[in-house]
Amino acid sequence: MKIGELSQASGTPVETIRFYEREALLPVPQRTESNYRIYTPDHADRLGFIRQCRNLDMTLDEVRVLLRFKDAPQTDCAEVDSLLDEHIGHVALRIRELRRLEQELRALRAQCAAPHAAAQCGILSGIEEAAVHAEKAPARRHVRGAH
Amino acid sequence: MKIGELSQASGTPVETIRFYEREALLPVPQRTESNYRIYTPDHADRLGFIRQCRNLDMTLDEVRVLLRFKDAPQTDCAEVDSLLDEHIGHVALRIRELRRLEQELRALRAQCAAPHAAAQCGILSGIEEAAVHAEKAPARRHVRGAH
DNA sequence: GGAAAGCCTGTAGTGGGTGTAGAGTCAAGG
DNA sequence: CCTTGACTCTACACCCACTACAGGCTTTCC
Repeated sequence: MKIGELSQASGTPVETIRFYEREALLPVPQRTESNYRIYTPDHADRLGFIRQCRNLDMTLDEVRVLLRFKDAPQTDCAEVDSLLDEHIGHVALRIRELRRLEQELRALRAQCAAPHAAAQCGILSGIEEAAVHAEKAPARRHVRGAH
Repeated sequence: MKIGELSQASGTPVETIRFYEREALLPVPQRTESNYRIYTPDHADRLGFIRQCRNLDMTLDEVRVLLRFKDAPQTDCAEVDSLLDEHIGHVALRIRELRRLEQELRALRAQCAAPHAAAQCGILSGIEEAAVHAEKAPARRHVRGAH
């Protein structure tokens, strides 16, 4: 099948498929005489696997590890287990961070019940206040935030 | 104070301070004869505000809106309120997404109780299985993920 | 006085794509 | 046969919020 069909079938933008090829996540497909990429069901399966991993919020490097095991079925899969354990840890950590963040934001929001002049806005002054007392070493994060 | 002192005082890397200046988040400071930036306490306050907003996981565009209100104290702050409400919404949404993700990952992890050959690994086959049944239109996300 | 630390500008890279320009290819309709 | 429009190709710039150089000044410390 051509790249547009694979795109349709997998719900993946055409550009992204070509990007995965450049990143060596997908093997280089054959070409027609007119230089069009021609994909096999194997390509579609592999792309599906990659997209599913991305849905599970893995990095492409994590996906690369899993693909390596798919390509070497004799290998012991202990590393797969620990990769997943670590990834679950990252997600759980990010959830805790975001929950704390949500509490802070709600507390801040409560500072301004009704609109008035910005000079008296409890939200703006609340941020300033917090900045003064803030710790100087912010936590590094591994999991993406909220945007 | 010089940029290194401001960096120390605010816990912000020097490069980031210069980056904020380029982005017009911080006003251009005066210079010494030898072209060193000299910051005032006002700069430090403003930088603290920006960093606090970033700790609250706001984008720089959101920070720009808040700074605009700080700079125009007569303005009605209704937009500040709704900005915060929206931001809280994004965070809450991301928490829900990550919770669902964590459940999926734990279910997947349970597929492989003990290490064995990758060919029989329940995790790898679980991902493949899920890929086959996956929806084609993935949800777009606004809040960062887990890495 | 000489080394180390700090500062300057400018540029490139990060991750995971997205969007564009400019050109070639292909199938259907007139 | 010709045109139109959809599809594909390559190559490159852009997104965010930094971060990390390289190469050259200035200041500080011993």
